[in-house]
Amino acid sequence: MEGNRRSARHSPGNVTIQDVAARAGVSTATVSRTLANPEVVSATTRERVLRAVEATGYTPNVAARNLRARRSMMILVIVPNVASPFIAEVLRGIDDELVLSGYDMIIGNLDNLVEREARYVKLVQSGQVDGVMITSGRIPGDGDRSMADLGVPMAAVCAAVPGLTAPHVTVDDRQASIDVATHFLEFGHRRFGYISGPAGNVNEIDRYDGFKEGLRQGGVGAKDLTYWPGHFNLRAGVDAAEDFLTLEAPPTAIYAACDEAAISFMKTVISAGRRVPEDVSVVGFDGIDVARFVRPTLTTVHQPRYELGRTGAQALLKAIAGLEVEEPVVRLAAPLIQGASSGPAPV
Amino acid sequence: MEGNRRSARHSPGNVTIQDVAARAGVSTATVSRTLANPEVVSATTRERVLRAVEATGYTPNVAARNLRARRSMMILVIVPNVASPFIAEVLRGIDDELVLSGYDMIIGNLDNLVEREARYVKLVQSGQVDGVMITSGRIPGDGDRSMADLGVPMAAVCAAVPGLTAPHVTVDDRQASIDVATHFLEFGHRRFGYISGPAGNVNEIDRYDGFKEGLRQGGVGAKDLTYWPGHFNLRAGVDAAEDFLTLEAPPTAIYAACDEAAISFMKTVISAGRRVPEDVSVVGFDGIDVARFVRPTLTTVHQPRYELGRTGAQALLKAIAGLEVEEPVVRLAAPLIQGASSGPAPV
DNA sequence: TAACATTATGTAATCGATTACATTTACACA
DNA sequence: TGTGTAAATGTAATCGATTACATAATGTTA
Repeated sequence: MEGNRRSARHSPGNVTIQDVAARAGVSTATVSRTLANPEVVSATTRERVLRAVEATGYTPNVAARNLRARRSMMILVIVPNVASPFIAEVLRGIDDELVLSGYDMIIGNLDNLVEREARYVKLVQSGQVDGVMITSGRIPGDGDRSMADLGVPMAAVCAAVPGLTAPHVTVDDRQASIDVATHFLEFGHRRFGYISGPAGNVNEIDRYDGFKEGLRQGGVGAKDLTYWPGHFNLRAGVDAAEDFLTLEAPPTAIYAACDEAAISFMKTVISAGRRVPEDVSVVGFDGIDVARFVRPTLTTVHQPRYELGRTGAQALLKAIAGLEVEEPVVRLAAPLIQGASSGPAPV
Repeated sequence: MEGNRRSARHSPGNVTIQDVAARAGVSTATVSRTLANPEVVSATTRERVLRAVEATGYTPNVAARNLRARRSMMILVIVPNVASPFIAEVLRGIDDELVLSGYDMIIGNLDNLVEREARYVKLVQSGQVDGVMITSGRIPGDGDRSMADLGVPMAAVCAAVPGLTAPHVTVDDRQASIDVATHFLEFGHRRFGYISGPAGNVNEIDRYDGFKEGLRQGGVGAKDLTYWPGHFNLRAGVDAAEDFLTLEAPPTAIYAACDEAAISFMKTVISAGRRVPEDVSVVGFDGIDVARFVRPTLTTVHQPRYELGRTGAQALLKAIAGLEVEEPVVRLAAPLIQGASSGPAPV
């Protein structure tokens, strides 16, 4: 004997299919069938079983069902940082899609720390999730194993993950960044600054490359581009601004790899007496909501965040269902939204 | 026969404790013991089992373990809206605490829709989570059942949930709002505006009540307080501002129930030619990161968001462990952070 | 009405790990 | 060498739902 079943645990565990079967005077198989395939049981039995279900308040135990069915109805969503306003809206899109198919979402928050990946590799390996959604731009791993080797269905959003042969839904960071460069060049700018995202991040690489490429097409070389290292956060803009303010002949056009950095850059240089966009133009990336409510309104590359999440989740669900994903790589449009933070170069 | 075990599913499910036992030439019980209580098996056997585990790459199936143990090591976190910058930081705190005890987090996103609660009542009832963290200010229910009747351990953060007898970790919204009123009164303001959160929300109620109370203490009555309905979002500030701009003798001090509304209010009235704080003072609530980077810097009630999450998670873990929670209600300090958006009343 | 096809239900194996209890083995001491 | 105790391992029940297969009940047709 291992202790009384009706003790300890909270109510959900209390009423089992056995209880319902006993009460209805049928076998557990019949109860199960009544709930899963009502049409195969006779009307009278069905009636009786449903009444017993009602009376007992029975809800199937999901651990048992999942053990049998070898699935969990859970999706692991790997995010670089839950606290980022960019990712939050992506999560909404993912969740809205998953709920339609009855899946729930486990958040794997890396907090920008690679060593946190190991925890989620283990989670996947122990069979706790049916699929993995990657928003972090890299395949999680733990020293030896990579999550890709575990054979679990995956999909990536927001960033093209190197080496991952799974559906991708992203924007074209590179092309969008070329557009930013063009935007600046059309306004006559000749000296540029770039506030970087985290080193090695695929989005960062594409954005920086694209920006350099766009400038190069306009005849601008490396010596007219100041690079400030940073991360996808507010701090990056402050750091860059502090350096910017010390320069003799500062850039007149600044491209930040994320809106937060652009916003904090603007704030810092304006507080120091510079004018945006008269003295310096600023463009961000992401199109977070608040970008429309800073002064001046931020010019930014608008990512369709909700759609990215939603479309990515659709792809993942297809992969889980074993369907061929007809479009393994989807690139959504990321238009440059003109705000008031960018304009003609000072004369 | 139900089909070959080695087929279909992805690798995690493939290698079971049986395989390890067979390879090591012992029983499954011994394998299990080696992993759970290494000291009870002999050194030689332990060695042999561990080698077999290594060779096969065995990871225990969590569904099976949970079924047996009657637990899931999952916590459901109910959030009103994943995309809110306020909640994101709370989630970080919760997650950081949970990870220490080996729990993972399922996000129950309500998207501010009451009807979405039913889904999570079901999730809890089916025994899929060991505890519930509520950040939405109300006990989720679905018509007849309330989640509180399910007997699952719960805790609430960010908002005191009416009718919930479970640990709470919040700030004192009411007192903080009295402080805001006092702040305005000391600056000589006599006409006030309040941008509301969602009707019925407990935080909203406390904030509005506190503000009115603070004003009353300063001899200000209802006729000098303009109320604008809204939600915890950017839209609310725009709507309020549009009405504000039509007023003959507009308030000179505006209190917004959330930072987003405060920020968008400022932006809108400044764009219309008003000056902040010379013409109108603005104070927000929450202390989201970006509040320090708008112009003027926002004066706001700073909630210790990360700490709220972290402390709340601690309380929940204690409740799950069956420990008495010595402090069922914890109120963290929420200081008013003076920014540049509030100042003396215009003369 | 006998023979057979349908339909409805029950029995028991199964998913994979854990653990109470039973059994075996090793070792100490008389 | 026999007995008793401790240590190590094995056997099988258990968690709760699902489902292949077996069996029983009902209906149909010649």
